[in-house]
Amino acid sequence: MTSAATKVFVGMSGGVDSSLSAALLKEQGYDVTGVYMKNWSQDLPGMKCPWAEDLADAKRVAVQLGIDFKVFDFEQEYRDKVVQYMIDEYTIGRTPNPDIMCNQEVKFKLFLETALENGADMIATGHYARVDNGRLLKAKDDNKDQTYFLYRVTEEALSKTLFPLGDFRKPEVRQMAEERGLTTAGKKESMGICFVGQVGIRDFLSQYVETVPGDIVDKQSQKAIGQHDGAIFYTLGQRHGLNVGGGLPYYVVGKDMSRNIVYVSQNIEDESIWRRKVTLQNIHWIGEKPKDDIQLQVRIRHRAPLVAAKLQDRTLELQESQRAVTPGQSVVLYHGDECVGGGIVAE
RNA sequence: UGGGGUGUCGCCAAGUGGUAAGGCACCGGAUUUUGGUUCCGGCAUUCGGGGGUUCGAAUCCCUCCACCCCAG
Repeated sequence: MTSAATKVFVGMSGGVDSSLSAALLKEQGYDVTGVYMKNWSQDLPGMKCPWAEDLADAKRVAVQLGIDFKVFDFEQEYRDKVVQYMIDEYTIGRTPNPDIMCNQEVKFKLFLETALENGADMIATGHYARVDNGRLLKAKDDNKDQTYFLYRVTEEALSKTLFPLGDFRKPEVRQMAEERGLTTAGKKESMGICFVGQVGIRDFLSQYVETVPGDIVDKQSQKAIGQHDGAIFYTLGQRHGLNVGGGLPYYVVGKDMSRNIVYVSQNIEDESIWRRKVTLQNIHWIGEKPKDDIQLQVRIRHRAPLVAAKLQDRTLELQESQRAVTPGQSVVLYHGDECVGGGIVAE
């Protein structure tokens, strides 16, 4: 199928990346339709939800490019699949990654399905990643690579996906957006939970979860040295927001949800935040599962350096111990440039 | 009640006559499509109170107050 005959629905968030993606696809001759996914529109304390603005920006770019434009309303599903998951995880003391869930459930599933139903042949997004025959590859721009957030996408979805920015570096993207006069060219990098915007996780969770104050206990002395306003707000390795000080910085080294205690330590070497063995759950492979014992490289968090590791069954053995490997967070596995899958840190 | 010790930013903590280091916390910013991390900047006209000595004191003297420890 030639590109002219290929109908591509591009997810347009109103940011520079997806704007340029749409522009590039159009230039490449695809039959492009821009789609704004409305996943969240609620205002939150201290922050107005930017959805209306984002939608306006996306629409503006679509008009500018002369492409069709649609809005898909996924609020209900986003709430059920992403927000609820996030709340559930936090409630039991874990630290989830909602954006990975968003990609798995919404962008590369619901959006893809809906696009296909609406006549699309493929979808595209502004992610920095590359696809080759249903395989997910790291972006050319190592600094912006977003495959970490995409490891739970299926091979089928990837085979119908285009990532127009995968071969570009961020500064080039910005420049190309400017050259094309895209109105979103100068827009700031979006941060925070995808679609929800710049809200503190704390404020967000407070809306949905009842929390009870409890003790912050120094693991070394076993003494309560402060109070927290809800253990769910704290995560392994965290330093700020504890309101306890004196001497060296305190880091969160553990939580006891049943007793509502947050454990902290001034010992940076504390064994409970340095790990070499990690047990994974909900492992997902994009293609076939690689053979046991194969040398992989893993990423413990977005933008973390890759570490060599081997996976045996569900146990990952890292070559170097990693700091703050946190239950609920994802470990993503790479084989060379290929992102082969990953799993979620258990316990 | 005797004897000893201590009292510097919310917390740790330098500073013993020359005009208040540093760290933590906190606040602001940068970085980052999760949480978190990291980075940069801000943060005591004032040293428990009151007197005094001195050109000049957190630093010396007097006195009061508070807390701690050891004796009883």
